[in-house]
Amino acid sequence: MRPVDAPPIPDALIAGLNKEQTAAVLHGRGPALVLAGAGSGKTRVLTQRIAGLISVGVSATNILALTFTNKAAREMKERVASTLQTANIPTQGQVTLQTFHAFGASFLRRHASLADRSEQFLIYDRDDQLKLIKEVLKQQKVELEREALLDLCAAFDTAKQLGEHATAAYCPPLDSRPGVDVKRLGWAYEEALKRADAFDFGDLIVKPLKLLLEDEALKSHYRQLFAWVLVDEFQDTNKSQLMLLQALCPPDADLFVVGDDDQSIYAWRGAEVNNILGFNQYFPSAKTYKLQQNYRSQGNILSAANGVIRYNSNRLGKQLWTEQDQGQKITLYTASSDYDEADFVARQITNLVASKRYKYSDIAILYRANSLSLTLENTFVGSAYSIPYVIVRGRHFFERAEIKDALAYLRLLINPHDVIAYQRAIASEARGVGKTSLSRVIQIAAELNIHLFAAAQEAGRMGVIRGKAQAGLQEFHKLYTEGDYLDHDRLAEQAEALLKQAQLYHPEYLKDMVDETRRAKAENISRLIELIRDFDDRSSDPSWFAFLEQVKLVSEDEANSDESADAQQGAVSLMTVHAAKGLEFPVVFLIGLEEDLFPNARRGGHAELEEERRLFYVAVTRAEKMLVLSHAERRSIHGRNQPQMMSQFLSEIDQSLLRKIRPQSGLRAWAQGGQTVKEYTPKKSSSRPRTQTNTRLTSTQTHRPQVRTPAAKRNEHQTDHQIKRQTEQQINSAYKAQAQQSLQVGMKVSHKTYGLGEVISVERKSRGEAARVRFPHSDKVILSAFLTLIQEEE
DNA sequence: TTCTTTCGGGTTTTT
DNA sequence: CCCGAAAGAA
Repeated sequence: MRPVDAPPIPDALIAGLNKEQTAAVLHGRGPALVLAGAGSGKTRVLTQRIAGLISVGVSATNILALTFTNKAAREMKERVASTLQTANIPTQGQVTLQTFHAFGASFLRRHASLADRSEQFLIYDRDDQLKLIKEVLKQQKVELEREALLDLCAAFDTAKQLGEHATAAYCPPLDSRPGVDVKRLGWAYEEALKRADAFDFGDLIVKPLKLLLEDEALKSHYRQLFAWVLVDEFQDTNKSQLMLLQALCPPDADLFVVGDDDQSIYAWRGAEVNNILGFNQYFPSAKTYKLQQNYRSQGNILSAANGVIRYNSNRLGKQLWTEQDQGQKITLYTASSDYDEADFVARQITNLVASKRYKYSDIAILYRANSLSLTLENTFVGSAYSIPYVIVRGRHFFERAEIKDALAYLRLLINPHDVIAYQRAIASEARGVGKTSLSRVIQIAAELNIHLFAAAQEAGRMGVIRGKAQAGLQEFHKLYTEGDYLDHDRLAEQAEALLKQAQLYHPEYLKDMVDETRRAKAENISRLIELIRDFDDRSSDPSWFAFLEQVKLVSEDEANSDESADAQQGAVSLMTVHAAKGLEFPVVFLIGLEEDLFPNARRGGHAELEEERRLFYVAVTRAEKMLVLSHAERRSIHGRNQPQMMSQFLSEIDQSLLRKIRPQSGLRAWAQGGQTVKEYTPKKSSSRPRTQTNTRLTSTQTHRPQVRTPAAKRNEHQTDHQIKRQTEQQINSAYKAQAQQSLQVGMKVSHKTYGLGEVISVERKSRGEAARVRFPHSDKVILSAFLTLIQEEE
């Protein structure tokens, strides 16, 4: 990589690297593929490489580094900066270090007019996308049921992942339906996006790709500008991302990609393992480097990982090794139930922390599906333990209804063409504008090719919309044309004024101690305003479109990293295996290792099973010192307690690496009893000598047959329904008989799923009386019959 | 148009 | 078992 007469690379940059890492960092000109196993110092190689390029005189502005997550981009930015500083390397300009999608977005902002959009275009996420497709179908007078709608959306996505527009979408089952023409719908969808001045996620890659391919001058400009391209997590690229790279990089370009075929876990969103497996076909002069020394995990953990991944056939083949000790054996716990599993995990964590060898923040609990966190949470906050934890869950905050509503209002500030936002904002309040009037406005906007506010006015003038609806629309427009927000300069103040005036944000509810949901709503919106304020402070050029782009491309914990860093101090991390990628922890618990759960039941064929196995491999290789695996013999799934089979991955591990544990006999007894599960109370902590008497308000008395004959199984669904109905009737009558006198505000109750809570109000529902109960993490309205009263005696 | 009830499905994973 | 969407009633 050294241009002639370049100064030698400072020793500081390769100090401490092993032979393979050094070779990769010092790679010369031309394409390179670095196969970097888990924990082999992949990020280090990338950062040292970037620093090295700069140290030999490559201008930072000529370097483009692409990652998949914002977390990775941010981390690498920091590490490059500190490396350069420590090694005392002067720099000019900035390395372009972004996610693929962020890169695509900034490319499109720069060339917006070429792509038929304004510079302020919005990004539509999956939700917006689905709504837009629904709108398109309505216009095209095509009726599709929900499933077909999802298929259509998937077809559009797939087309874009393959480097085409939605007009090339392909879905034979839909196409064969009378009146359905997928390609035509794809065309209409593209038109609708254009009219809404928006791009979907796929567009952020495809549109730049198309622009580069169509415009030779543009292409050579970018090829010159980004003469040095680096890609992280290359195994996760999809076809269109590879094509984009090919457009940016001729076959002999200085393209440096790092990845691990064994950690490719995003096939479901179009990631193409073959991109890494066949890298040498796309870039024939590529040199390959393998990093196989692992610095993260102890021997046994690595052996387990190697042992399992060995069963995959479609891989380049690496064998990780370490200089570290074998370490302790891997624990395998066979739990009798999901409750038992959670209790075991909680007990282990308590002991680990009590032993002072580990802090809470050293510990992570990983699972295949988000739903598995629930039992853990209840156990952690339950009476027996008190374990601090954080759930690492990407975009949760932005999925909340009130936040989406608020964002819809904000989107309209810069984009009066945004149909999805327009509909959402109008529907967020009862202003007398219903579906009928809304679709008239949208239709007029499309026909006259004007924006939505103008269309609404036009509708009024034409007399198509009258009365309450017209007044409501006018009121809504006033928010924007003569609203209070106009008095403010800063984004946060604008948002606050607009949302207050729109009746969406009521700061006075922040102190409302009676209505919990109301308060939570106000708190969330106030938090959104804080996020905007932060963005305002931090950004060099704050603008609404930049903020809204960040909302779409950056997940919640990344948006306010300070806060989440604080939160994680002294807390156990709970997350899905996908979310754990790229992270490491001294202690890792991997739970729910059961057939159909992990590997997941949705795996159709062989390829999917291999992906599940890679996912398992990723999970195992997160652990540094200690790995605890568990599976449960019974687990309640969708409210039904089912027997579970042990995951096949567990039997693929060399059994001599495992230390197997089972619950004590007492615990097994209750779990097998089916119905008695509800009676179980975790062992009480000795520090709280409070006596608790659990009195069930009602008893369902219904026992499902323990053994199911094939005939019974055939009718299972019906039977279950009948039983359910019966049970509900019993509950209702039992409730009427006795519940009334026993539920009062302030009482402590417990619920099978949510754990302990306090009654904050009692409400009347058609099915009986319900209580609003405050649980540690949420408020729920629950029928009294499903609550167990806890009487405390001092 | 809107509130209420019923029904169906079950996001594995996310830029 | 819980949630959201769709259909039905005021």
